[in-house]
Amino acid sequence: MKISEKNKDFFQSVFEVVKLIPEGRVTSYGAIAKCLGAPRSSRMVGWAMNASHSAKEPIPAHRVVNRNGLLTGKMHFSDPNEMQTRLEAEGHEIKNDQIQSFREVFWDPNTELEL
DNA sequence: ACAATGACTGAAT
DNA sequence: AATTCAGCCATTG
Repeated sequence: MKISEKNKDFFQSVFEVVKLIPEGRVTSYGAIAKCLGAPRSSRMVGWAMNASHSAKEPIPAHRVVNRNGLLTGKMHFSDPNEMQTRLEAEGHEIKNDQIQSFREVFWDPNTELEL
């Protein structure tokens, strides 16, 4: 699959935001999408994460979960278990593929980054 | 070009 | 409070 130049920029923006996520913090697709000015394109953010594998730079996609704190995209990683393991390594508590105290570790680029 | 899919979200039941 | 439905937007068949 090929990515148009136009969308590549969108992907790049997503990657930058994701890379800006502080360690021990997580965010949601919608938050990122909103930060990019496309609050309705949360799905595209997730799609961008899928493309993160093609990115030359390491994208901490494991810090990006849905607004429920659920690791919906863990299966898209090289090793699904790796996502949870990595999150736990950063001090998160995962239960049933869901981040406990998600609200405490949530990092909103719009607020924290104060765009 | 049309229809279907998806790492989502918000509203309705 | 939990489950279901519909809307969104880009990619793919």
